[in-house]
Amino acid sequence: MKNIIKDLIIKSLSKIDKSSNISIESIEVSICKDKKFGDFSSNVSMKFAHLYDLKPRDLARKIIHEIEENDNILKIEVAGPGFINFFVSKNTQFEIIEKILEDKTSFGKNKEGNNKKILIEFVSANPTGPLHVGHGRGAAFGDCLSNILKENGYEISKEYYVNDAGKQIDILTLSVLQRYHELIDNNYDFNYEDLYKGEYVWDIAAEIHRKHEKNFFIENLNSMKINNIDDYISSVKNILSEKKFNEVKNLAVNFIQVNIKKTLILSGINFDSWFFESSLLRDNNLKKVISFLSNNNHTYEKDNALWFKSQQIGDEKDRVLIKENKDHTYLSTDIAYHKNKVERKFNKVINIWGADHHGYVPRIKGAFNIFSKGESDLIILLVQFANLFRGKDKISMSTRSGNFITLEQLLKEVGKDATRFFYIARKSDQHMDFDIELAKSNNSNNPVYYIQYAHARICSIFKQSIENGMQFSFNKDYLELLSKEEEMKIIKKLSSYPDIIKKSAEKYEPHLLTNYMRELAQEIHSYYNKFQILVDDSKLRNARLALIEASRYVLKNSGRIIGINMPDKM
RNA sequence: GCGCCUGUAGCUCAUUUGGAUAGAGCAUCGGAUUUCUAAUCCGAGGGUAGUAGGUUCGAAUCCUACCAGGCGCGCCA
Repeated sequence: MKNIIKDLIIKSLSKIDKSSNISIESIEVSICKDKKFGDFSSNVSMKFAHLYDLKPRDLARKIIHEIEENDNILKIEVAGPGFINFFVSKNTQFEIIEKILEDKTSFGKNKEGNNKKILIEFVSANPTGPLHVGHGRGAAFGDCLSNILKENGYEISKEYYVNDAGKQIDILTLSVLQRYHELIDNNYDFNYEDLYKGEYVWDIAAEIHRKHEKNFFIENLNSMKINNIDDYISSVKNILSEKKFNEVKNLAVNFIQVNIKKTLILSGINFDSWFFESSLLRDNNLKKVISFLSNNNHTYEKDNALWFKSQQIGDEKDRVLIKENKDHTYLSTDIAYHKNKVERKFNKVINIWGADHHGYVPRIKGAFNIFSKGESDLIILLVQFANLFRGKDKISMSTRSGNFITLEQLLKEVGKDATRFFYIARKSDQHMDFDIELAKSNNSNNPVYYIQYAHARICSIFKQSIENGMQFSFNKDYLELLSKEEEMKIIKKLSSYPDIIKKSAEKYEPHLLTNYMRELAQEIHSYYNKFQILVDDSKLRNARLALIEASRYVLKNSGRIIGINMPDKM
């Protein structure tokens, strides 16, 4: 209907001025929230009045004067500063119910994406410990966004980048070895502060001890002089041998990764691919990328280090790629990773990062553009941290000390549905407070139960209808019996669902969908309380059943996208 | 100090890419179950949109300054 109106406006405009070159994309038509302004409204006359050298209201009048007759439109008015308001016939509005009942679970899908390929990378937490609640928001956001983009006809690949190389992993390995030695001989107690101290480190050490016994034991580790963590790492590597150190490393990383995957599955998230940082270091991959940059004049040498000319591609300053000690920096592998992303020929690449990485955005975007040469877009979406509350009490966390709530604990305590819903119910770039008590509560305070209850209620009515021998049978001719204000409100809400799907994809904002679900649920509850659905008049009854059945599909579909269950019974 | 993000009701947040009278929930107060699930509904109060300017038909939204908060500014990852 929106498109029909846009078309009418364009035609009218070209009648007023044959040379008009206003495109259909620039015509805005929106669904009115207040019914006194009609069903649809457009601001074209205010937007373009200056082009015609007219006052907005005068242009609006002209547009209306020239507009073609259309059976769907009852009347058109000029209002306020120059809005053109369209009043649509009821039968036209009822069409949406028919469409939903036809499309069922595919209602809302569109082909905007045109099967374009998108790589979306998210979570990508270092495998140095279990996922904690801080990772949860990015995880839920990335997964919901993926679902939304799929709904819009994009082909999505979800990827997790595993930082399985580098210093943090060495520190993890060392932490595990430390606990391992303590397990074997409790005289070993070298509490070095940089090491990971979470419970899970004990678990890994215990497993290694169980499987490999004293295979990695170093007799005099206790007496080793420790100046700094780097020396410590290299000494242990030397004594134990690089091979054995790597063996422990692999065992540790693998252990944690299994744990992370488990947590993600509990969150309802499946990744299509896992990309290992270590794969970038094999076969001289990284070297090739760096020589490519050097050959194309993107690097220079200074102070015995190799620098990336990141300033000329939008960064605040230049950055080091190869350190004085010949180690590569984190940035190097990240650039190599993004080169790889470009080579995989996606139409668009999306990264979801914690907001604390925002300073990192220009250099990666810059590097990406060097490789993609404009053939692909990199979009980096930042997700702010969530503060965790238990009622009024803020739960503070420190990661290194191991004193944090894991995502798994949260999922077990709150449940997958509420966890996902709460994480994405706010704009991602907005700080948010996550109240565990609220998410757990099963009363009206909790929007998840509120929405699910609306769905369950509808199911319950259908169950009742069957028990009472009032089986639903759809006949579109009965729909005109829907005349109550509440009914028309719900119809209007249902009509706007496809727009919400489209918009939440365009803006990368899943929270639009959670807001929508809440609003729809509210209208359903109000309607339910005010009117009897299962009335004796079978025509009216079937019309009402059609309305709530359509609502049910929309709830079900949006629930599928958000990743929350819509129960038939509660 | 420099850069990025944010500031909306007592609290948590929306506001359909600049639209019409800024809306929900919680909390507070008052009401509704002989009727399809009260995990629900109906009603009331509550606002100088951080402050001050600017841009235009029109600003919570865009620009500038200031105030307040978060984050980032390593040859760390």
